[in-house]
Amino acid sequence: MTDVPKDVRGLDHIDLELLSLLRVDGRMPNNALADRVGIAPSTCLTRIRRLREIGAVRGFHADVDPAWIGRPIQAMIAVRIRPDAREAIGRFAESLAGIRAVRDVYFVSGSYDFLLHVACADVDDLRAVITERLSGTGLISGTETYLIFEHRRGV
Amino acid sequence: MTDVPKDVRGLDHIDLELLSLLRVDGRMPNNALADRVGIAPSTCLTRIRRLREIGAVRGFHADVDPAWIGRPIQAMIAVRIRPDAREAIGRFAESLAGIRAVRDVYFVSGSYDFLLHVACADVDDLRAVITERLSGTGLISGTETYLIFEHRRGV
DNA sequence: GCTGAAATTGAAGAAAC
DNA sequence: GTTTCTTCAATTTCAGC
Repeated sequence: MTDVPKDVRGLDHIDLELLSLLRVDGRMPNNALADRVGIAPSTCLTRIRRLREIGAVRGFHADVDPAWIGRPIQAMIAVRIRPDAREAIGRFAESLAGIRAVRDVYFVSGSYDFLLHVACADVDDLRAVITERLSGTGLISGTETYLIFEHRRGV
Repeated sequence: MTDVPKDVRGLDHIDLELLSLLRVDGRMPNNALADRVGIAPSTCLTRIRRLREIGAVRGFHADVDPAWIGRPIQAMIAVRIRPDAREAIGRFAESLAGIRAVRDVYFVSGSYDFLLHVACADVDDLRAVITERLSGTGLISGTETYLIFEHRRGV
């Protein structure tokens, strides 16, 4: 049920293996990658380029511990938009990505409209984000804040 | 309020710049990095190695679109542990990371105990995760599922 | 600590199979 | 798609500052 599929949207099992390897180590050298999946380095190179072009790989990022960049307080903030402010949702959503504390924006359906993963310098900073940047806009009908103790990546 | 601090836990502004650059592009070559922050490539190398050793950089990962690996259905599942099962929380948490659908586990405080970011093949798969892997354990007193329409990374 | 030069290694493209 | 070859760029080490 939760296994890796054999073939997806034109990607063969080698592509899927490459994606899996790069998800674990985004800096694995092309040579090593080619070796691991059993193809030639040049072929591996063109495959990875293709994976980037089609959008299967959206980018490569360092996983930086927020605590080390002065943002030890993390939270997930569930945000509900006022029913009469739905048309402003687009611009508002854009503005969210501009808040430095925001690490992820999830557009969801459920009892809230957005989930924001934020990393803040301290509790005052977190409160400022919620009261000034969210509630302060007048577009929000409710928020719920989950303080994050720990965040683990999956396999 | 949400600005980058000048100095944090022994990291100077150059370290913070490096972290910022690598967060955006985890594959930026060492030469380019050194150039951008105004230090020699060899110095840059030792700094980045140190950033990894101290844990400021936890790793480098490709950002793979779940839809391309056969998991187009994403959700955030809020999970509440039964009060009388708190001591089993550790082993349960470990088992979560082993579920292939799970991309992130957030340990939180609030009206739930965990938030799970999952990516599933289809709605049946999602239901299986919730009913079999979560509720089915008998450790859970409640879940709430937010279907994710879109996920954007912050700056 | 940082630098600059030297050596090693990897990336990327071309040609032929 | 693979292999080999070739060129160029990046990584890494190290003596010296």
